[in-house]
Amino acid sequence: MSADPLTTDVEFVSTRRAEIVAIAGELFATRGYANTTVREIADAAGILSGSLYHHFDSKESMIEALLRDFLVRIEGEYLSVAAGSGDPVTTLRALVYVAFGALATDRAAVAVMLNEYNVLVQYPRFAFLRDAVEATERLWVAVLDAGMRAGDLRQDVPADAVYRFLRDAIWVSVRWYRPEGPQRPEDIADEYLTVLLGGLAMRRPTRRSG
Amino acid sequence: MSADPLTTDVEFVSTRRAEIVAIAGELFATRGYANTTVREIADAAGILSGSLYHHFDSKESMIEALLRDFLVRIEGEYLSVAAGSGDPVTTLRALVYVAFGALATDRAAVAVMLNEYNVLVQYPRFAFLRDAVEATERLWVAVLDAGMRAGDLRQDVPADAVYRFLRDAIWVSVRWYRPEGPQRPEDIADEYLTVLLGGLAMRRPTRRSG
DNA sequence: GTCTATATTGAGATAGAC
DNA sequence: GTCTATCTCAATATAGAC
Repeated sequence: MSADPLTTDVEFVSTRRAEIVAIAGELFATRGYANTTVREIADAAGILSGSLYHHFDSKESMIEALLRDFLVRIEGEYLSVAAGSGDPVTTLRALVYVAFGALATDRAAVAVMLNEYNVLVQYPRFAFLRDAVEATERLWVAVLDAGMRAGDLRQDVPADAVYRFLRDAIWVSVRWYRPEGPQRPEDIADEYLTVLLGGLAMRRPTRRSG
Repeated sequence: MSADPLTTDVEFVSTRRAEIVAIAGELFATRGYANTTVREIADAAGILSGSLYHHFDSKESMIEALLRDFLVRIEGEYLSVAAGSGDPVTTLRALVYVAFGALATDRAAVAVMLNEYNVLVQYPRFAFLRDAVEATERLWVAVLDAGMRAGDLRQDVPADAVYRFLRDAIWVSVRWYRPEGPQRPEDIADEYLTVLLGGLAMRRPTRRSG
């Protein structure tokens, strides 16, 4: 209520909101969005269900806040990596690190994105999900294309096909990744990059009938 | 009701049931299980919602039938491939073909398995899902292990880590695979095997700080 | 910012006629 | 095997007091 902009409590207000988003996100991630009730969210937050509507006008607004915030942040990370001056393979490695890193920092949002994307994107309200996914795809595919043109990456599989395979393998790992486990996200990224870049075969794979 | 086993109409009875399972499966795959109402299923089947309960005692029974049937069939395919006498790499290639082949023959079941597994497996009724997933993992990992011991596959990444990466990349492709598109499942399998076995890099990947 | 109390809707499921 | 009719419950959301 102060007229002094330096003392506005916008951040403080949004803290409680952010807490609730995080709590709801955990529930959405484990039980699924449709199976999570606003009462469960309120219970987990230590308040009653009606009180949630002081912070959000609907359950949809909670998942929207969760995903918008996550997508803005990871898009920023991708952009800053892509703006770096490394060669394409170095940039690709850095992108993979960022993606696996999100497993630790944004586990719930990644899981929700993975599990609910296909359903949510059918509604106009969540069209921003498709925009974010397509922008990210363009960025990664450009890096893969650059690597192919430079002769660093194989050219006999289309860049967008490669991208889909690696994107899927990375994001779905949120299903089995355990933050308390022995492997850090970087360890998983290293294992994945080893297989992705070096290939699984020790010799050129045998093609059928010459 | 005939006493003659040759004239039992078990198959005929189950035809209508199987039709409804397929219809429900399509809806579960596109809208999500929790978001699909029994009224929508009945509409799509051309009957009223109450009539569904002549065939199933609950909505859960429908998704259970869908997944049990699918898992039994694909497990059978995996087993017959693994029982073959090929070398490990040939067997691995065949397994990948079977998995991608399910995209065409069992698209809905694959999508439902992918989207609902984590939630369903939390209920005792759906413990069979975990059993099936674990049995499949053992089978694939055994093939990968055999390939590593034979010196055909790289040994510096654990077989179970490799398995998770490739399983995820294969199944999640159900999200973007379009049966009416130009690519057959075998084409996608070939692209994936090329990258998986041969690797994306044209030279040995540079390790940081030599 | 939270609570009490409740409106309202839509879901899964049932019983019995045809 | 399907329809008519309806039960029952749980879910999202609201209104106003504190």
